[in-house]
Amino acid sequence: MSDHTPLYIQNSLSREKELFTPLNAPYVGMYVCGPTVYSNVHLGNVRTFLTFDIVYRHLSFLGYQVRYVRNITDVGHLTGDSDDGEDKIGKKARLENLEPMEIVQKYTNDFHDVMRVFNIERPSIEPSATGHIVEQIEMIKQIIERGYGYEANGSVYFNVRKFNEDFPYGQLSGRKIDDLLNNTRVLDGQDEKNDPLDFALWKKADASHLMKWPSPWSEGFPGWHLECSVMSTKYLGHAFDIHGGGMDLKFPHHECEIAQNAGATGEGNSVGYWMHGNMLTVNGRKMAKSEGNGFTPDELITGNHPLLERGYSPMTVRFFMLQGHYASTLDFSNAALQAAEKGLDRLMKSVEALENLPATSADDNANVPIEDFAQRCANAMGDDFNTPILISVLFDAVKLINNVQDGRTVISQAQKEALETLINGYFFEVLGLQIEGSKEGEESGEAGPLLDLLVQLRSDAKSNQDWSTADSIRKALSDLGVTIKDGKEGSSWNRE
RNA sequence: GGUCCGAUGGCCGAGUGGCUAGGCUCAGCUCUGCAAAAGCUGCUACAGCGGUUCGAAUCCGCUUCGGACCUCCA
Repeated sequence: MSDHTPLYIQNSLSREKELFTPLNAPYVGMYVCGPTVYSNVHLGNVRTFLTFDIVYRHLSFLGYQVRYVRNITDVGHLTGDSDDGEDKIGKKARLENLEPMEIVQKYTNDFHDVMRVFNIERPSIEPSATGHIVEQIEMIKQIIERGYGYEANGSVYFNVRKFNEDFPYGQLSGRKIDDLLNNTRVLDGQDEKNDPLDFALWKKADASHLMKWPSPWSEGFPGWHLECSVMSTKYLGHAFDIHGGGMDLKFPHHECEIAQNAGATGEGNSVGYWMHGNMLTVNGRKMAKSEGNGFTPDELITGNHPLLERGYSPMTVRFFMLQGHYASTLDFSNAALQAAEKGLDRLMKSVEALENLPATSADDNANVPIEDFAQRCANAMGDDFNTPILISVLFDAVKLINNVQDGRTVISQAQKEALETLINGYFFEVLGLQIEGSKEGEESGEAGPLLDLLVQLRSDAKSNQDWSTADSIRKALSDLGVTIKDGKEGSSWNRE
């Protein structure tokens, strides 16, 4: 690849940091479990998709050609804690008096809007469960043929105990089948199953069910875990490089996926690297709808939520999340958001200043360690996508840029260009940060020239040592949200 | 109850055997007409108790506290 710095990834399956070696470089196949589109996504969901956005961006940055598949779950996800629960989409459709596909469309649109606002890249393929009913039925047939599935009253279940005789079940989540048996609650509506550990591949639908399809077993719908097995196989093959998702999907969802894929093909887990993003917490507790501590991105931006002192911009939130490592829990708080906001502001101003940074034509006195910066950035991302370390290096670059701007350090034209390449690469491409707000001295419409005029009048007053006029102009502009800065090269203004 | 994870300075948050993480806050200083911005300096921490080691925030054991999963969840 374009970069020789090795990439290490923490593999959930081995619980170790492993050197990343794709099956078919320069191609990389990555599958990430997407949202169930029955309600608005909240900030915790955003964190997971941001995590894999970084993985996707960095792999692309390294020169890999990534096929990134992220699904939309639009059927099969049941409410409640038993397999008798209602389909989430179907339930919402009933409550809102809409066609199920209207629900799906509505919340898929919302999801896409949110992803755009946070500058999270689109996947290469975004398949939906309902678009792959035929393939899911086929995989169920394969599983039955291999003896790992059985039919009961028109539903089909996966025989976990039988599977465990041939393959290790529970490896990913570190569970033993006996422990699971001892600790599984006895739930209602499981009489069809041979064993409480078994999970549904196909569910027979009752008359009131809105979403159902014909199958060899009954008119019904696929089990939740099946879609990911089917769609990852269809678009990435049986064996592919990276499978990602939130930590809370490890068990049972991903464990079931592994079992289904192995059960259908007779080959064990064939995902190279399992990655799990950690949870966003509020006051130390996982953000979740059921906890009532979740808020939507829209509430976050407007500040219209009891937990929020005020609104925060999407880039502030993105930056805040990237200041923590994806594998650690991250605790949300207003103080932390405000700290991130200020830090990002300083970083952005520096990035903006880079373009017009004065550079010396000769290399004589310039001795800026750009190579060192580049290596430190590469090392940070190569160590399991350590964005906090990367950001700390970027802040060292901020210090350098400020020093050059204030004339304390000189930089050559070549070094400046190297630095610009570096910042463009890591700030914009890898971290996916964007400059927010209007740039210094720029304004749409007539305000810009008028502001320039006021600043000029104030400068004139200053040269006449008319401090009261100068200060009253500065105060008046400040009240309008425009900050004046006096530098060696004259005064400039900046709208907050 | 079972399994697993975590506890870092005023706050957030990296770091896994010796070497300054970083951001924010606070105080002082430089610059400046005054500010702002920027820079410099300071506040220098690893839950507690034992152990291993020349040396531990980092390894091992115990204790306390917190969290996640075990059921839908990013």
